[in-house]
Amino acid sequence: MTLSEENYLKAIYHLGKQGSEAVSTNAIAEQMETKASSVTDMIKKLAEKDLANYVKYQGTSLTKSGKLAATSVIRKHRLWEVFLVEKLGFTWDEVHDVAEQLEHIKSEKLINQLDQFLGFPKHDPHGDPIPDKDGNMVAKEKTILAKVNPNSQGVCVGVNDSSSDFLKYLSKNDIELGTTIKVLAKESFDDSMTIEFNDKTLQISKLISNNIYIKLI
Amino acid sequence: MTLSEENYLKAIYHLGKQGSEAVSTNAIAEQMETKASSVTDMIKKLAEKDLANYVKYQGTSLTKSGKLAATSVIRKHRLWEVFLVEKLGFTWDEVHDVAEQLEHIKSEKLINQLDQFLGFPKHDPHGDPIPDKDGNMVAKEKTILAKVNPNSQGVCVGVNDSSSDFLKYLSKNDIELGTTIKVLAKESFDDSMTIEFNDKTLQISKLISNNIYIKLI
DNA sequence: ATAAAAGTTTAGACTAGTCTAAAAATATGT
DNA sequence: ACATATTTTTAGACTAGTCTAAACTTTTAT
Repeated sequence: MTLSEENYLKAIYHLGKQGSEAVSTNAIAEQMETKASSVTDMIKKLAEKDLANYVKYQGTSLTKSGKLAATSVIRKHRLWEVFLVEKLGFTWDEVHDVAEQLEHIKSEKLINQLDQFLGFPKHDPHGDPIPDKDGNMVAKEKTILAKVNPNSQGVCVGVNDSSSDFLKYLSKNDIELGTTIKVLAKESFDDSMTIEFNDKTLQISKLISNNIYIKLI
Repeated sequence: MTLSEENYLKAIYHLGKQGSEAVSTNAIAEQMETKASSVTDMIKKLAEKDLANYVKYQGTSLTKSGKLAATSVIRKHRLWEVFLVEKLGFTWDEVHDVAEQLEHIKSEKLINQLDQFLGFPKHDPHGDPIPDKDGNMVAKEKTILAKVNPNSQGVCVGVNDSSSDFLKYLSKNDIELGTTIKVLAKESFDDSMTIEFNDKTLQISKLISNNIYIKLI
Protein backbone atom coordinates (compact mmCIF):
# COMPACT_ATOMS: atom_id res chain seq x y z
CA MET A 1 0.00 0.00 0.00
CA THR A 2 1.58 3.25 -1.12
CA LEU A 3 1.33 6.62 0.62
CA SER A 4 -0.74 7.95 -2.25
CA GLU A 5 -3.16 5.02 -2.20
CA GLU A 6 -3.67 5.49 1.53
CA ASN A 7 -4.49 9.16 1.01
CA TYR A 8 -7.06 8.38 -1.66
CA LEU A 9 -8.72 5.75 0.55
CA LYS A 10 -8.93 8.27 3.37
CA ALA A 11 -10.49 10.85 1.06
CA ILE A 12 -13.12 8.45 -0.29
CA TYR A 13 -13.87 7.29 3.26
CA HIS A 14 -14.47 10.83 4.48
CA LEU A 15 -16.44 12.01 1.45
CA GLY A 16 -19.06 9.24 1.24
CA LYS A 17 -20.61 8.02 4.48
CA GLN A 18 -17.55 6.13 5.73
CA GLY A 19 -16.81 5.04 2.19
CA SER A 20 -20.14 3.26 1.66
CA GLU A 21 -21.63 5.93 -0.56
CA ALA A 22 -20.40 6.43 -4.12
CA VAL A 23 -18.48 9.70 -4.41
CA SER A 24 -17.75 11.62 -7.59
CA THR A 25 -14.38 11.84 -9.26
CA ASN A 26 -14.44 15.62 -8.99
CA ALA A 27 -15.21 15.50 -5.27
CA ILE A 28 -12.17 13.31 -4.69
CA ALA A 29 -10.04 15.57 -6.89
CA GLU A 30 -11.04 18.62 -4.87
CA GLN A 31 -10.37 16.89 -1.54
CA MET A 32 -6.99 15.64 -2.72
CA GLU A 33 -6.09 18.93 -4.38
CA THR A 34 -5.34 17.17 -7.64
CA LYS A 35 -6.87 16.80 -11.11
CA ALA A 36 -9.83 14.59 -12.02
CA SER A 37 -7.74 12.67 -14.52
CA SER A 38 -5.27 11.69 -11.83
CA VAL A 39 -8.15 10.52 -9.68
CA THR A 40 -9.51 8.31 -12.45
CA ASP A 41 -6.10 6.67 -12.80
CA MET A 42 -5.75 6.00 -9.11
CA ILE A 43 -9.31 4.76 -8.68
CA LYS A 44 -8.68 2.13 -11.34
CA LYS A 45 -5.68 0.97 -9.39
CA LEU A 46 -7.66 0.78 -6.16
CA ALA A 47 -10.45 -1.14 -7.91
CA GLU A 48 -7.86 -3.51 -9.38
CA LYS A 49 -6.66 -4.25 -5.83
CA ASP A 50 -10.23 -4.76 -4.64
CA LEU A 51 -10.05 -1.74 -2.36
CA ALA A 52 -12.69 0.29 -4.21
CA ASN A 53 -15.88 -0.32 -6.18
CA TYR A 54 -15.71 1.62 -9.38
CA VAL A 55 -18.18 1.91 -12.24
CA LYS A 56 -17.19 4.28 -15.00
CA TYR A 57 -18.99 7.62 -14.74
CA GLN A 58 -20.89 6.38 -11.65
CA GLY A 59 -18.53 7.24 -8.82
CA THR A 60 -16.50 5.27 -6.32
CA SER A 61 -17.10 3.63 -2.96
CA LEU A 62 -14.90 1.46 -0.75
CA THR A 63 -14.96 -2.31 -0.48
CA LYS A 64 -14.75 -3.98 2.91
CA SER A 65 -10.98 -4.20 2.70
CA GLY A 66 -10.79 -0.62 1.43
CA LYS A 67 -12.71 0.56 4.47
CA LEU A 68 -10.47 -1.39 6.81
CA ALA A 69 -7.38 0.11 5.17
CA ALA A 70 -8.90 3.60 5.47
CA THR A 71 -9.84 3.25 9.14
CA SER A 72 -6.40 1.87 9.87
CA VAL A 73 -4.85 5.07 8.53
CA ILE A 74 -7.39 7.19 10.40
CA ARG A 75 -6.66 5.27 13.61
CA LYS A 76 -2.97 6.02 13.24
CA HIS A 77 -3.62 9.68 12.40
CA ARG A 78 -5.76 10.24 15.48
CA LEU A 79 -3.57 8.32 17.90
CA TRP A 80 -0.55 10.36 16.78
CA GLU A 81 -2.58 13.54 17.29
CA VAL A 82 -3.28 12.51 20.87
CA PHE A 83 0.43 11.79 21.35
CA LEU A 84 1.45 15.17 19.99
CA VAL A 85 -0.96 17.05 22.24
CA GLU A 86 -0.76 14.95 25.41
CA LYS A 87 2.93 14.10 25.43
CA LEU A 88 4.72 16.69 23.33
CA GLY A 89 2.75 19.80 24.19
CA PHE A 90 1.39 20.60 20.73
CA THR A 91 -1.79 22.68 20.51
CA TRP A 92 -4.78 21.28 18.62
CA ASP A 93 -4.13 23.56 15.66
CA GLU A 94 -0.56 22.36 15.23
CA VAL A 95 -1.05 18.61 14.96
CA HIS A 96 -2.68 18.04 11.61
CA ASP A 97 0.26 18.33 9.21
CA VAL A 98 2.59 16.23 11.33
CA ALA A 99 -0.08 13.56 11.85
CA GLU A 100 -0.58 13.47 8.06
CA GLN A 101 2.99 12.22 7.83
CA LEU A 102 3.00 9.94 10.87
CA GLU A 103 -0.18 8.15 9.78
CA HIS A 104 1.76 6.39 7.02
CA ILE A 105 4.37 4.73 9.25
CA LYS A 106 4.02 0.99 8.88
CA SER A 107 4.31 -1.04 12.07
CA GLU A 108 1.55 -2.95 13.84
CA LYS A 109 3.53 -3.08 17.02
CA LEU A 110 4.22 0.65 16.97
CA ILE A 111 0.61 1.67 16.77
CA ASN A 112 -0.61 -0.85 19.32
CA GLN A 113 2.08 0.11 21.83
CA LEU A 114 1.33 3.77 21.20
CA ASP A 115 -2.35 3.12 21.86
CA GLN A 116 -1.45 1.50 25.18
CA PHE A 117 1.07 4.22 26.06
CA LEU A 118 -1.66 6.82 25.60
CA GLY A 119 -4.13 4.84 27.74
CA PHE A 120 -6.35 3.66 24.87
CA PRO A 121 -7.91 7.06 24.13
CA LYS A 122 -11.33 7.04 22.49
CA HIS A 123 -11.17 10.48 20.90
CA ASP A 124 -8.53 12.72 19.34
CA PRO A 125 -7.86 16.38 20.29
CA HIS A 126 -10.63 17.55 17.92
CA GLY A 127 -13.23 15.23 19.44
CA ASP A 128 -13.14 12.71 16.58
CA PRO A 129 -13.46 9.03 17.52
CA ILE A 130 -10.42 6.74 17.27
CA PRO A 131 -11.15 3.46 15.45
CA ASP A 132 -9.99 0.20 17.02
CA LYS A 133 -7.99 -2.41 15.07
CA ASP A 134 -11.14 -3.62 13.33
CA GLY A 135 -12.19 -0.13 12.30
CA ASN A 136 -14.98 0.19 14.86
CA MET A 137 -15.42 3.46 16.69
CA VAL A 138 -17.92 5.11 18.98
CA ALA A 139 -19.23 8.32 17.47
CA LYS A 140 -20.15 11.03 19.94
CA GLU A 141 -23.73 12.19 20.07
CA LYS A 142 -23.49 15.66 18.61
CA THR A 143 -25.36 18.53 16.97
CA ILE A 144 -24.08 21.19 14.62
CA LEU A 145 -24.16 24.47 16.52
CA ALA A 146 -25.71 26.25 13.52
CA LYS A 147 -28.86 24.13 13.89
CA VAL A 148 -29.39 24.78 17.57
CA ASN A 149 -32.30 27.01 18.61
CA PRO A 150 -31.91 30.13 20.76
CA ASN A 151 -31.88 29.48 24.52
CA SER A 152 -30.60 25.93 24.05
CA GLN A 153 -27.16 25.13 25.33
CA GLY A 154 -24.56 22.40 25.09
CA VAL A 155 -20.96 21.39 25.53
CA CYS A 156 -18.50 21.68 22.65
CA VAL A 157 -17.59 18.09 21.73
CA GLY A 158 -15.96 18.48 18.34
CA VAL A 159 -15.24 20.47 15.21
CA ASN A 160 -16.02 19.82 11.58
CA ASP A 161 -12.97 21.66 10.24
CA SER A 162 -9.57 20.76 11.67
CA SER A 163 -7.65 23.38 9.75
CA SER A 164 -5.11 25.38 11.65
CA ASP A 165 -6.82 28.67 10.81
CA PHE A 166 -10.22 27.64 12.16
CA LEU A 167 -8.78 26.10 15.32
CA LYS A 168 -6.67 29.17 15.98
CA TYR A 169 -9.78 31.31 15.68
CA LEU A 170 -11.50 29.16 18.29
CA SER A 171 -8.52 29.17 20.66
CA LYS A 172 -8.17 32.93 20.34
CA ASN A 173 -11.80 33.24 21.42
CA ASP A 174 -11.40 30.72 24.29
CA ILE A 175 -13.54 28.03 22.73
CA GLU A 176 -12.22 24.49 23.25
CA LEU A 177 -13.54 20.98 23.76
CA GLY A 178 -15.64 21.02 26.94
CA THR A 179 -16.65 24.67 26.70
CA THR A 180 -20.34 25.14 27.54
CA ILE A 181 -22.02 27.29 24.90
CA LYS A 182 -25.47 28.86 25.06
CA VAL A 183 -27.21 30.21 21.97
CA LEU A 184 -28.63 33.63 22.78
CA ALA A 185 -29.90 34.68 19.36
CA LYS A 186 -29.91 33.66 15.73
CA GLU A 187 -30.09 36.15 12.86
CA SER A 188 -32.22 34.75 10.06
CA PHE A 189 -30.82 37.28 7.56
CA ASP A 190 -27.25 35.87 7.43
CA ASP A 191 -27.60 32.95 9.85
CA SER A 192 -25.10 34.51 12.23
CA MET A 193 -25.48 33.77 15.93
CA THR A 194 -24.87 35.32 19.30
CA ILE A 195 -23.52 32.80 21.76
CA GLU A 196 -22.58 32.95 25.41
CA PHE A 197 -19.79 31.00 27.12
CA ASN A 198 -17.33 31.58 29.96
CA ASP A 199 -19.46 34.59 31.02
CA LYS A 200 -19.01 36.48 27.77
CA THR A 201 -20.91 36.80 24.52
CA LEU A 202 -19.63 36.44 20.97
CA GLN A 203 -21.08 37.06 17.53
CA ILE A 204 -20.24 34.24 15.10
CA SER A 205 -20.92 33.79 11.38
CA LYS A 206 -22.64 30.78 9.87
CA LEU A 207 -19.28 29.51 8.64
CA ILE A 208 -18.18 29.25 12.27
CA SER A 209 -21.35 27.78 13.73
CA ASN A 210 -21.45 25.21 10.95
CA ASN A 211 -18.12 23.84 12.06
CA ILE A 212 -18.71 23.45 15.77
CA TYR A 213 -20.36 20.38 17.27
CA ILE A 214 -22.04 20.49 20.66
CA LYS A 215 -23.81 17.98 22.85
CA LEU A 216 -27.09 19.47 23.99
CA ILE A 217 -27.78 19.60 27.71
CA MET B 1 14.66 17.02 0.37
CA THR B 2 13.20 13.70 -0.73
CA LEU B 3 13.23 10.46 1.23
CA SER B 4 15.63 8.93 -1.25
CA GLU B 5 18.04 11.85 -1.08
CA GLU B 6 18.07 11.63 2.71
CA ASN B 7 18.94 7.94 2.55
CA TYR B 8 21.83 8.56 0.18
CA LEU B 9 23.20 11.31 2.40
CA LYS B 10 23.05 9.00 5.40
CA ALA B 11 24.86 6.25 3.48
CA ILE B 12 27.65 8.56 2.33
CA TYR B 13 27.97 9.96 5.85
CA HIS B 14 28.37 6.51 7.38
CA LEU B 15 30.71 5.13 4.73
CA GLY B 16 33.34 7.89 4.66
CA LYS B 17 34.49 9.32 7.98
CA GLN B 18 31.32 11.29 8.70
CA GLY B 19 31.05 12.14 5.04
CA SER B 20 34.43 13.89 4.82
CA GLU B 21 36.18 11.08 2.99
CA ALA B 22 35.40 10.32 -0.66
CA VAL B 23 33.50 7.04 -0.96
CA SER B 24 33.16 4.91 -4.08
CA THR B 25 30.03 4.56 -6.14
CA ASN B 26 30.02 0.81 -5.62
CA ALA B 27 30.30 1.18 -1.84
CA ILE B 28 27.24 3.42 -1.83
CA ALA B 29 25.40 1.02 -4.12
CA GLU B 30 26.07 -1.88 -1.79
CA GLN B 31 25.02 0.06 1.30
CA MET B 32 21.83 1.23 -0.40
CA GLU B 33 21.11 -2.16 -1.93
CA THR B 34 20.80 -0.62 -5.37
CA LYS B 35 22.78 -0.49 -8.61
CA ALA B 36 25.85 1.66 -9.27
CA SER B 37 24.12 3.40 -12.16
CA SER B 38 21.32 4.55 -9.88
CA VAL B 39 23.91 5.87 -7.46
CA THR B 40 25.63 7.90 -10.18
CA ASP B 41 22.32 9.50 -11.08
CA MET B 42 21.50 10.41 -7.50
CA ILE B 43 24.98 11.68 -6.70
CA LYS B 44 24.73 14.11 -9.59
CA LYS B 45 21.51 15.40 -8.14
CA LEU B 46 23.07 15.83 -4.69
CA ALA B 47 26.08 17.61 -6.21
CA GLU B 48 23.73 19.86 -8.15
CA LYS B 49 22.09 20.85 -4.86
CA ASP B 50 25.47 21.44 -3.24
CA LEU B 51 24.99 18.59 -0.80
CA ALA B 52 27.82 16.45 -2.16
CA ASN B 53 31.24 16.92 -3.74
CA TYR B 54 31.46 14.74 -6.79
CA VAL B 55 34.27 14.24 -9.29
CA LYS B 56 33.63 11.68 -12.01
CA TYR B 57 35.33 8.37 -11.28
CA GLN B 58 36.83 9.82 -8.07
CA GLY B 59 34.13 9.18 -5.51
CA THR B 60 31.81 11.33 -3.42
CA SER B 61 32.01 13.20 -0.14
CA LEU B 62 29.56 15.50 1.64
CA THR B 63 29.61 19.28 1.66
CA LYS B 64 28.98 21.18 4.85
CA SER B 65 25.26 21.38 4.14
CA GLY B 66 25.21 17.72 3.11
CA LYS B 67 26.71 16.76 6.46
CA LEU B 68 24.20 18.86 8.34
CA ALA B 69 21.34 17.25 6.44
CA ALA B 70 22.77 13.80 7.16
CA THR B 71 23.23 14.41 10.88
CA SER B 72 19.73 15.82 11.06
CA VAL B 73 18.35 12.53 9.76
CA ILE B 74 20.62 10.55 12.10
CA ARG B 75 19.49 12.70 15.03
CA LYS B 76 15.89 11.89 14.25
CA HIS B 77 16.60 8.20 13.77
CA ARG B 78 18.34 7.85 17.11
CA LEU B 79 15.85 9.93 19.08
CA TRP B 80 13.01 7.81 17.74
CA GLU B 81 14.92 4.68 18.72
CA VAL B 82 15.15 5.98 22.29
CA PHE B 83 11.44 6.71 22.24
CA LEU B 84 10.57 3.23 21.00
CA VAL B 85 12.66 1.52 23.67
CA GLU B 86 12.07 3.84 26.63
CA LYS B 87 8.43 4.68 26.12
CA LEU B 88 6.90 1.94 23.98
CA GLY B 89 8.72 -1.10 25.31
CA PHE B 90 10.51 -2.13 22.12
CA THR B 91 13.67 -4.20 22.46
CA TRP B 92 16.90 -2.93 20.90
CA ASP B 93 16.64 -5.43 18.04
CA GLU B 94 13.14 -4.26 17.05
CA VAL B 95 13.69 -0.55 16.59
CA HIS B 96 15.73 -0.20 13.43
CA ASP B 97 13.12 -0.68 10.69
CA VAL B 98 10.56 1.57 12.36
CA ALA B 99 13.16 4.26 13.02
CA GLU B 100 14.13 4.10 9.34
CA GLN B 101 10.62 5.31 8.58
CA LEU B 102 10.24 7.80 11.41
CA GLU B 103 13.55 9.53 10.61
CA HIS B 104 11.98 11.08 7.52
CA ILE B 105 9.12 12.88 9.27
CA LYS B 106 9.51 16.59 8.70
CA SER B 107 8.83 18.85 11.68
CA GLU B 108 11.35 20.88 13.63
CA LYS B 109 8.96 21.22 16.52
CA LEU B 110 8.28 17.49 16.64
CA ILE B 111 11.90 16.48 16.99
CA ASN B 112 12.78 19.17 19.48
CA GLN B 113 9.79 18.38 21.68
CA LEU B 114 10.58 14.68 21.42
CA ASP B 115 14.17 15.40 22.51
CA GLN B 116 12.86 17.24 25.54
CA PHE B 117 10.23 14.58 26.31
CA LEU B 118 13.00 11.96 26.37
CA GLY B 119 15.17 14.10 28.66
CA PHE B 120 17.75 15.10 26.03
CA PRO B 121 19.36 11.67 25.73
CA LYS B 122 22.99 11.57 24.56
CA HIS B 123 22.99 8.01 23.19
CA ASP B 124 20.58 5.66 21.48
CA PRO B 125 19.76 2.08 22.59
CA HIS B 126 22.81 0.76 20.68
CA GLY B 127 25.20 3.20 22.34
CA ASP B 128 25.50 5.50 19.34
CA PRO B 129 25.71 9.23 20.06
CA ILE B 130 22.74 11.48 19.25
CA PRO B 131 23.71 14.64 17.32
CA ASP B 132 22.39 17.99 18.49
CA LYS B 133 20.66 20.46 16.12
CA ASP B 134 24.02 21.55 14.71
CA GLY B 135 25.18 18.00 14.06
CA ASN B 136 27.61 17.88 17.00
CA MET B 137 27.81 14.73 19.09
CA VAL B 138 29.98 13.27 21.80
CA ALA B 139 31.45 9.95 20.70
CA LYS B 140 32.05 7.45 23.48
CA GLU B 141 35.58 6.31 24.15
CA LYS B 142 35.50 2.72 22.94
CA THR B 143 37.56 -0.25 21.77
CA ILE B 144 36.59 -3.09 19.48
CA LEU B 145 36.39 -6.21 21.63
CA ALA B 146 38.32 -8.22 19.00
CA LYS B 147 41.40 -6.06 19.62
CA VAL B 148 41.45 -6.44 23.37
CA ASN B 149 44.17 -8.57 24.96
CA PRO B 150 43.47 -11.51 27.29
CA ASN B 151 42.95 -10.58 30.93
CA SER B 152 41.77 -7.09 30.03
CA GLN B 153 38.18 -6.19 30.79
CA GLY B 154 35.67 -3.50 30.00
CA VAL B 155 32.03 -2.46 29.89
CA CYS B 156 29.98 -2.97 26.74
CA VAL B 157 29.22 0.53 25.42
CA GLY B 158 28.03 -0.13 21.88
CA VAL B 159 27.72 -2.35 18.84
CA ASN B 160 28.98 -1.95 15.30
CA ASP B 161 26.11 -3.90 13.72
CA SER B 162 22.56 -2.89 14.61
CA SER B 163 20.90 -5.66 12.64
CA SER B 164 18.11 -7.52 14.34
CA ASP B 165 19.91 -10.87 13.98
CA PHE B 166 23.10 -9.73 15.70
CA LEU B 167 21.27 -7.96 18.51
CA LYS B 168 19.05 -10.98 19.10
CA TYR B 169 22.18 -13.13 19.40
CA LEU B 170 23.55 -10.79 22.05
CA SER B 171 20.29 -10.61 24.00
CA LYS B 172 19.96 -14.40 23.92
CA ASN B 173 23.40 -14.61 25.50
CA ASP B 174 22.64 -11.89 28.08
CA ILE B 175 25.01 -9.32 26.64
CA GLU B 176 23.66 -5.78 26.70
CA LEU B 177 24.91 -2.22 27.12
CA GLY B 178 26.57 -2.01 30.53
CA THR B 179 27.59 -5.66 30.71
CA THR B 180 31.14 -6.05 32.07
CA ILE B 181 33.13 -8.39 29.84
CA LYS B 182 36.54 -9.94 30.58
CA VAL B 183 38.65 -11.51 27.86
CA LEU B 184 39.94 -14.85 29.12
CA ALA B 185 41.65 -16.17 25.99
CA LYS B 186 42.15 -15.42 22.31
CA GLU B 187 42.68 -18.14 19.73
CA SER B 188 45.16 -16.95 17.13
CA PHE B 189 44.08 -19.66 14.67
CA ASP B 190 40.57 -18.29 13.95
CA ASP B 191 40.61 -15.18 16.15
CA SER B 192 37.81 -16.55 18.28
CA MET B 193 37.71 -15.51 21.93
CA THR B 194 36.65 -16.81 25.30
CA ILE B 195 34.99 -14.11 27.35
CA GLU B 196 33.57 -13.99 30.84
CA PHE B 197 30.61 -11.93 32.02
CA ASN B 198 27.79 -12.30 34.55
CA ASP B 199 29.73 -15.19 36.11
CA LYS B 200 29.71 -17.31 32.99
CA THR B 201 32.02 -17.90 30.06
CA LEU B 202 31.23 -17.81 26.35
CA GLN B 203 33.13 -18.69 23.20
CA ILE B 204 32.60 -16.07 20.45
CA SER B 205 33.79 -15.91 16.84
CA LYS B 206 35.72 -13.01 15.33
CA LEU B 207 32.54 -11.85 13.57
CA ILE B 208 30.97 -11.31 16.98
CA SER B 209 33.96 -9.74 18.75
CA ASN B 210 34.44 -7.39 15.82
CA ASN B 211 30.98 -5.93 16.36
CA ILE B 212 31.09 -5.27 20.09
CA TYR B 213 32.53 -2.07 21.54
CA ILE B 214 33.77 -1.95 25.13
CA LYS B 215 35.24 0.73 27.33
CA LEU B 216 38.35 -0.65 29.01
CA ILE B 217 38.55 -0.50 32.80
C1' DA C 1 54.08 -1.12 -20.82
C1' DT C 2 50.27 -3.05 -21.95
C1' DA C 3 46.40 -6.29 -21.59
C1' DA C 4 42.88 -7.78 -18.63
C1' DA C 5 39.94 -6.85 -14.81
C1' DA C 6 37.33 -3.97 -12.06
C1' DG C 7 34.83 0.08 -11.36
C1' DT C 8 32.02 3.91 -13.20
C1' DT C 9 29.23 6.40 -16.30
C1' DT C 10 25.98 6.92 -20.12
C1' DA C 11 22.05 5.75 -22.93
C1' DG C 12 17.74 4.20 -23.15
C1' DA C 13 13.78 1.97 -20.98
C1' DC C 14 10.42 1.22 -17.28
C1' DT C 15 6.94 2.36 -13.25
C1' DA C 16 4.23 5.34 -10.23
C1' DG C 17 2.04 9.32 -10.04
C1' DT C 18 0.97 13.42 -11.98
C1' DC C 19 -0.50 16.81 -15.73
C1' DT C 20 -2.87 19.00 -20.14
C1' DA C 21 -5.82 18.64 -23.87
C1' DA C 22 -9.21 16.31 -26.30
C1' DA C 23 -12.94 12.98 -26.53
C1' DA C 24 -16.86 10.72 -24.54
C1' DA C 25 -20.70 10.32 -21.35
C1' DT C 26 -24.06 12.26 -18.32
C1' DA C 27 -26.89 15.97 -16.55
C1' DT C 28 -29.49 20.27 -17.17
C1' DG C 29 -32.52 23.90 -19.01
C1' DT C 30 -35.86 25.38 -21.86
C1' DA D 1 -36.55 16.38 -26.61
C1' DC D 2 -32.76 18.38 -27.76
C1' DA D 3 -28.89 21.54 -27.39
C1' DT D 4 -25.71 23.01 -24.04
C1' DA D 5 -23.06 22.61 -19.98
C1' DT D 6 -20.77 19.74 -16.84
C1' DT D 7 -18.41 15.76 -15.54
C1' DT D 8 -15.50 12.00 -16.49
C1' DT D 9 -12.36 9.37 -19.11
C1' DT D 10 -8.65 8.67 -22.39
C1' DA D 11 -4.38 9.67 -24.75
C1' DG D 12 -0.05 11.26 -24.53
C1' DA D 13 3.60 13.60 -22.03
C1' DC D 14 6.49 14.64 -17.97
C1' DT D 15 9.43 13.77 -13.47
C1' DA D 16 11.74 10.98 -9.93
C1' DG D 17 13.86 7.03 -9.21
C1' DT D 18 15.16 2.83 -10.73
C1' DC D 19 17.05 -0.81 -14.03
C1' DT D 20 19.96 -3.27 -17.94
C1' DA D 21 23.36 -3.15 -21.26
C1' DA D 22 26.98 -0.94 -23.44
C1' DA D 23 30.78 2.30 -23.32
C1' DC D 24 34.32 4.40 -20.99
C1' DT D 25 38.05 5.07 -17.09
C1' DT D 26 40.96 3.49 -13.74
C1' DT D 27 43.46 -0.11 -11.51
C1' DT D 28 45.95 -4.32 -11.42
C1' DA D 29 48.88 -7.91 -13.01
C1' DT D 30 51.98 -9.64 -15.80
